[in-house]
Amino acid sequence: MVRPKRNVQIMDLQSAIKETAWKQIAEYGTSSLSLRAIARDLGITAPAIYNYFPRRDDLVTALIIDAYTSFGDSQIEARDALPLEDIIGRFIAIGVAYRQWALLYPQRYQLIFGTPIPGYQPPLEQVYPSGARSMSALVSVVEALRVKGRLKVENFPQIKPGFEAGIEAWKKFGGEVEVLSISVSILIWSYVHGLVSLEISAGLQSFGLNGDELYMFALRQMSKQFTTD
Amino acid sequence: MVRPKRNVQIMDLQSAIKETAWKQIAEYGTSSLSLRAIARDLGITAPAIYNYFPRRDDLVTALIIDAYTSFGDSQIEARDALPLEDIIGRFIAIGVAYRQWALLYPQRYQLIFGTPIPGYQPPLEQVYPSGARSMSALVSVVEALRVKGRLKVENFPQIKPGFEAGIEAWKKFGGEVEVLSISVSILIWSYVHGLVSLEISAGLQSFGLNGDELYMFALRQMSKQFTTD
DNA sequence: TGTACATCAGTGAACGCGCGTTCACTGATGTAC
DNA sequence: TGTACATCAGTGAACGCGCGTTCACTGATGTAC
Repeated sequence: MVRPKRNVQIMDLQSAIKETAWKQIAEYGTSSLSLRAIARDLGITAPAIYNYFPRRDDLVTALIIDAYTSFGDSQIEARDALPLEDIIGRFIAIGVAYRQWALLYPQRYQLIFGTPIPGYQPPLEQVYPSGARSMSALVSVVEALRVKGRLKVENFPQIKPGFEAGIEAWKKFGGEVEVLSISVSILIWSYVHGLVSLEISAGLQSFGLNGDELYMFALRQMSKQFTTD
Repeated sequence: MVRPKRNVQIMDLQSAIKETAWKQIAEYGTSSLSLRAIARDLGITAPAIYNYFPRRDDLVTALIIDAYTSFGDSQIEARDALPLEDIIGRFIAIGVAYRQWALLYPQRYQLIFGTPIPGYQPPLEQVYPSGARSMSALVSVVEALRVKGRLKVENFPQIKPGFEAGIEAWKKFGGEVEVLSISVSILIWSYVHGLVSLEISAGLQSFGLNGDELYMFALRQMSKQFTTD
């Protein structure tokens, strides 16, 4: 029951380590994350890191949770900037925020939605809450459409039975929702993810495509496609 | 002017190396590709590989080109299995073949469309032809729609001028085409890529979604969305 | 206020590992005469 | 047919490198009396 000053210092180096990790990920990519390189950059020795992250994977997990939290914050903020009734506006705002965050932090985006780090298995029970929360903004908007009867889903594939447990786990972190809204959200998410991930790993520009406009076109197309009224 | 038997042996070990590389990529993922591990698996010593691939990157390049070629073959085959006039049928067939190939060879898919291998820069002049060819099936179908006046692209974002060189390069390997068809193809491709890459790196099943049905729903949705008649 | 003691963040050396690449070599294969 | 020679795919040892992780330690900080 001692450490009043110590705690401060712990926080400092702990976040300094994560900051440096992000810097290196931004520079060299997700898969060359190295404790020794981080220590070198911070001017400390590698074993010092073990006081804060007992294993390399613990650092990676912390980074992933931070990324999900930052991403989720921006999603929820974008949604809540518009009134509850403006569902389409909220949908577009979320979509725009999604791409903006991804372009701002392409390496964080890769870390959470791209190819996983080789040899790293995320501890789901730790990561799931922040991951689910980050998707809850979109899901809540789709659910709002459904509640109002404005979700256009003729012929949408039937959900297979037997996944009630997964849905319940979702609700715990993502809010009350019908399973259909989750499914539609996943489809929309995959469209968005495709556009954004291709834009990040280059390709669009080389044919004179304007990322902003193409993305807005796609968002509007989706909002028309999945809604009635 | 000697080696009649030698050539055969060269072919054998060369393709044996690539085969083993694929096996290891399938098992441990794209980024843990190692010459030494390949040699170990083949029962030869690591330097022997240098007779066939002067540097590690040359092997990676060869793998990428092989993957594009295999993928492109399946795309073109799918398209050509239906008559020229059945444009929508061809579109759906290409889409189905895209996902089938990706699910059959998820690691090859990751290698060409996913996160690149860290530290590896593909030599574009070598890779571009097979890459462009692999996309030419989709582009040719979209172009066929455009020629018939059946491409629905109201408000489709204007292509920025100054990219004629890129388009010309494309035409060399992908066939004669209007730039608009390329742009629309890229948008469609990104939707498909999002769905397929999310399905590969898991996620869909955990909410009871049936990959087959969701994908067919998406393909049909797209074909309606981008065509008139 | 002063001293003996406990804490514990960070150090420095060392471990065992796998990697890509180089180098001089060997020994089977095939050629020339 | 027999011998001397050239070729060259594959070997084995070695290089320098960076990695994650362990371990006994040190020395500043703060506590107890």
